[in-house]
Amino acid sequence: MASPCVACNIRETAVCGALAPEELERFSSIVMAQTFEAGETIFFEGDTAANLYNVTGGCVRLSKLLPDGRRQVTGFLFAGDFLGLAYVDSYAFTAEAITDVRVCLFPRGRFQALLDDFPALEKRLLGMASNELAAAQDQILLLGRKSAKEKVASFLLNLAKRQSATMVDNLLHLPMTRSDIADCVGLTTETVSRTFTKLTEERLITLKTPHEVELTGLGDLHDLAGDYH
Amino acid sequence: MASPCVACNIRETAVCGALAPEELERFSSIVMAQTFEAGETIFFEGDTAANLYNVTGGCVRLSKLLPDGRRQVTGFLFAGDFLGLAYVDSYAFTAEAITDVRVCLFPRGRFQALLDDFPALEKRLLGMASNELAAAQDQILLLGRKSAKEKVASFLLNLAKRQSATMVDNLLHLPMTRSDIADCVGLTTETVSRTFTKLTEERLITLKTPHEVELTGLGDLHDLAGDYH
DNA sequence: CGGCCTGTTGATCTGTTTCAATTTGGGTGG
DNA sequence: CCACCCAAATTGAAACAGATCAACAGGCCG
Repeated sequence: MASPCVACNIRETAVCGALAPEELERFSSIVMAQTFEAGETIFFEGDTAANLYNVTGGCVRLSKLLPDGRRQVTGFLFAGDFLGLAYVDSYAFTAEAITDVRVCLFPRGRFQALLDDFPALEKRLLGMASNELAAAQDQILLLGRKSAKEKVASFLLNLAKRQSATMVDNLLHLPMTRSDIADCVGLTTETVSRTFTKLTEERLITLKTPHEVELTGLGDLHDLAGDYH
Repeated sequence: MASPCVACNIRETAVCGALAPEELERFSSIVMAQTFEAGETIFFEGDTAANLYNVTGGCVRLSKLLPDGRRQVTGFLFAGDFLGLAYVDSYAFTAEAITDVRVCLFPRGRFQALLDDFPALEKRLLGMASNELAAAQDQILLLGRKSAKEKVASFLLNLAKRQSATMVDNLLHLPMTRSDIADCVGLTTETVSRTFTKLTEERLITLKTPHEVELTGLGDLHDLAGDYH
């Protein structure tokens, strides 16, 4: 029987894309499919980093807490995204399912053993880490130097870019709450909400529902976000 | 004649630490030592990522600009730090020498060829990328959720941690200007300066000179920074 | 000696937060 | 299927942290 990975529709974009079909056999032997319901925690910041994950469906929220409870959302993961690069023996953030989520789980030890045999896999990981590092620095620029309006515009465009494969008519789905967005871009829920209404008044976006945004005015949004074209 | 790398005093902490003495021979053949004077630019954001660097002396400032000139400093590099992990065909930030700087330069193409022959090197890079990713997320938490005082305290402690090997009597040297610090932690020069005086009044720090800080009150600083002990 | 850059301090202003009150909408049970 | 309930979202008013504008002090270099 062939490896189930062969039929995986996100294989191309995921880590596994680094492997030839015949190598997938060995690879899939260490994989375990797993599901989480909306609201479940996948792991906590500080937990021993025992597993790596590949998200195959749904949306995962990554976050860190300060001792007094202030929260920073460090990212959202979607199908195809890899989870577990940022660790120093223990996880650097908490990962929670904000919708029902499907993942492939790899025990770290066995995964690392695979790296020795498949250098292409290690190259892929390094490339992914490089991309994540660049993305993290964009987020650092956003948090350190952008205004509320610029932050929200950038946030929406980031999501849009990642959903571009499945997006139609510039209609963007926001699985997360306003408070998730706020904790991601360093604002409060109220400010995020107010900024959405301002952007609506200026016709840069249209809120179909609180979780469905149409990006009218893409050009202006990019200008606001400070993107170089 | 033996490779000059053999005698390098930061080899243990740098990328090259992944290599056995006999491998260093091959490694050092692609390395070029280079120096930059204070104020010189090593490369610009957007430049084709042609080289990788290992900082062997001095302090390098990494920064990104918004189209209107607002600046975000994404980090400072010191001896032993690696430069060039975060790229997507072109550099994601500008790198400038803020003191006289010494580096080892590796042409990217040849460096990547080495990776194929020395998997230990690739492992090392992946580990370093992991650490940088975790550090970037700490910075994201700082920028998104910490107050001015907390930001400055965290900044000082971060520097102290990285200089811990060479630091005596909790005396911390700050090679960068107030404005560099401000652009790093998302504040203005004025606020950074005022925060330094406040921390001084509260006896958490003592400014020997504007660029020499003694960290009295380490415990309180850690509490302020929100570090878990 | 003079000019300039860096740092510090003061006064005022403003974007965002905080506190508070509604409104909306999705999910559930009758 | 609808009414109810509660969390999420929106909106308004007031407060505040940090930014901005401005003046000045100190150190360094030409």
